[in-house]
Amino acid sequence: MNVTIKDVAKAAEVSVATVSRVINRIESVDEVLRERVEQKVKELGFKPNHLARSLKSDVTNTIGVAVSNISNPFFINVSKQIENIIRKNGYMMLMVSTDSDLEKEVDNIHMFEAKRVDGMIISPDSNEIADSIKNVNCPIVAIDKKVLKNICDSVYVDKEKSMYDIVRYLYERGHRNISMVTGPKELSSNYDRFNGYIKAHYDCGMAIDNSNILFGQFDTKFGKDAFAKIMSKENPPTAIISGSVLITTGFLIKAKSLGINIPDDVSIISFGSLDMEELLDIKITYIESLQTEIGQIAGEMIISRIKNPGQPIKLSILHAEIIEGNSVKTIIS
Amino acid sequence: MNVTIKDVAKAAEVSVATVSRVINRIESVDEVLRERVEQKVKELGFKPNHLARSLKSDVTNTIGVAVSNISNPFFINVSKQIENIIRKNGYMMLMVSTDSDLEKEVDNIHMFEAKRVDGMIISPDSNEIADSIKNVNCPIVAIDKKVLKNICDSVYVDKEKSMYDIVRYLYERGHRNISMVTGPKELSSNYDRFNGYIKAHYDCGMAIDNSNILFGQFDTKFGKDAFAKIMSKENPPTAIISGSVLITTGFLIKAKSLGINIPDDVSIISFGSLDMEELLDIKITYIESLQTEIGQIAGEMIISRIKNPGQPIKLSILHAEIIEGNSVKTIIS
DNA sequence: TAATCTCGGGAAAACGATTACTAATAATTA
DNA sequence: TAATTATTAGTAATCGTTTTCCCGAGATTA
Repeated sequence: MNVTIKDVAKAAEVSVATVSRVINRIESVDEVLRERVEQKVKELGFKPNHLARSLKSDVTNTIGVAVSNISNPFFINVSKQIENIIRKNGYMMLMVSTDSDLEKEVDNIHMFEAKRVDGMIISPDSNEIADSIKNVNCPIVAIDKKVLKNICDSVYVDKEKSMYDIVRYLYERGHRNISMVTGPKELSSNYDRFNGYIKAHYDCGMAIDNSNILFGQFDTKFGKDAFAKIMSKENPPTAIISGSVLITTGFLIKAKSLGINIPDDVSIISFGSLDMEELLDIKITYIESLQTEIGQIAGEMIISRIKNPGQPIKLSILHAEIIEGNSVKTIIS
Repeated sequence: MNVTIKDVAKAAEVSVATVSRVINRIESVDEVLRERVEQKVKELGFKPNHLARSLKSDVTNTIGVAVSNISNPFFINVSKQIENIIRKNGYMMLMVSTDSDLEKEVDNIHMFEAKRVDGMIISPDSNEIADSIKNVNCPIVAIDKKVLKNICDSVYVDKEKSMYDIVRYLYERGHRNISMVTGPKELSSNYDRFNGYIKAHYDCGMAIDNSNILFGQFDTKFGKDAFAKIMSKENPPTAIISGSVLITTGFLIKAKSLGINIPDDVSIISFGSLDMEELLDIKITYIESLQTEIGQIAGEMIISRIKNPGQPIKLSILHAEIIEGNSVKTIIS
């Protein structure tokens, strides 16, 4: 069905080796033959079969990218950057969504191996995946999570540090009753947030009220529900920290419908900023999520490691700044 | 380096054929041998090389997806659906962004062919691509554009019809001075919008003011600039139609900063709805973009055609409804 | 017992490229 | 002129699978 190199060779009355040399731009081919071959390539519409080529050369020019959740704006922006960088370097992106399911994560890695990708970028949701990683023999870059930092190149924001900074930020502004609302407890990044929260409370000498800590989903619905639940407590917090943009969005929607004013009734601070901020009456104070940077660095890391497999493990721990809006009130006591 | 089927065969003291039969779950293998092989597969960590497999079988379980612009929320939502559907059918997504550049579009198609994808989903920005399509011998589904409707399976919203409906909708509410702001003139979908705009004006007996028609980019910045330009005209329109969500966002931002009230000072109607509508004071009247439907149908179409290549060309022209918000004022004259 | 039939498993030919090796010719040198 | 070298193109092995074909052994039948 498809035109092969043999067909071209026959048509141009040369050997397949010569055709191969022509399409791979190897110099030592007579001008006459070269033109005859190029002519036939065009005429027959020959497209070299990359499967065969890759089988022989062990290079696929493909990078596997497995993100936790393709619906999450965070990963969308990250993959956008990745695609951009790797395309410039001649690679294509083989993309899958793992839905934060360990089994799927492992499956995908096997799939990527089977397809002989030249490298993969993954966002490992738990460290159980470490074992599967170890005997993969192609470069791997882990994004957004620190669990693999000793095993492979990683780029992430230290969520524990971020959360710690946020709690201290609120503490300094007089808050003593602070809630945190974030995604599933099982995700390592939420565990990190939790640790930062605890540590900051300890360092600031604040007691911890367990009902102030809510784990759930990274989505708007959970944001709404959690906000309602938290605010209807006997003794509601003066500030709530949201673990993601979608949760923050949920907060705002619920606050609006309940007539709760931000920051007068409760302060809000968010991991990541809202897209259409300019349209809202409020500017949310947030800690940067650095999606662009993560995507870009991940792309560069994988390319760099493919080119130079022997180099030592690279770690890029990004520092996120708190960007002040007007969603946090300073409490004068 | 990698463990091959030969290594397994040697270790299990059987032929490669038997190993192949075991890993492909072909029944006719003795229980004893099967277990011996499975044992060795696990022990050696054998992962079948899909390149070799695909080379032989001509099946890659991969679908190439080329979108105009990976940054555009429209395509993000579409690809999300596509990924979802094809994953359920055992396919992976090879994804690229074409930036609406014809040359890149063609290159990508060649690349997909070279990689022997089992099918591709593309969003053709002009009909010049038709020629390149014709001698591709794998299934193709075109999304969001009608230019290939006679050549391959297509799913799209008829933008001409949508625009026509919108203009009539505005006309019926008393508007006689209507502006349209959309993306690049070169994109077929904008040409369609233009045609619908013209036709509706003609049918309604309205004159056309060329300064009311602005082509530019599908982004927020252009939305802002265009809004400012249009509204500073001698004789500004009573309604503006936005060709995309990003442009609409730009309108709203600029309106806010200029102190222009919607819909009192000018009505707005948009192709596609804003994400965080619940947070805004205004509910934009929009015509559905049907991203979810397009993605889903595209996924199903490609799977269906792969399974049944001979079937006649399928066309899915979606009808988009106008969803009323409160951004359009009825003018009593 | 001999002939036929089943059935499991091995040998080897594909799939479509790349490339090391080799042979033939032309060019250079002694 | 003969010997050596450089250069170009062809032959065939190879990458790691799948799968066709065939063989041999055990089961069945006459």
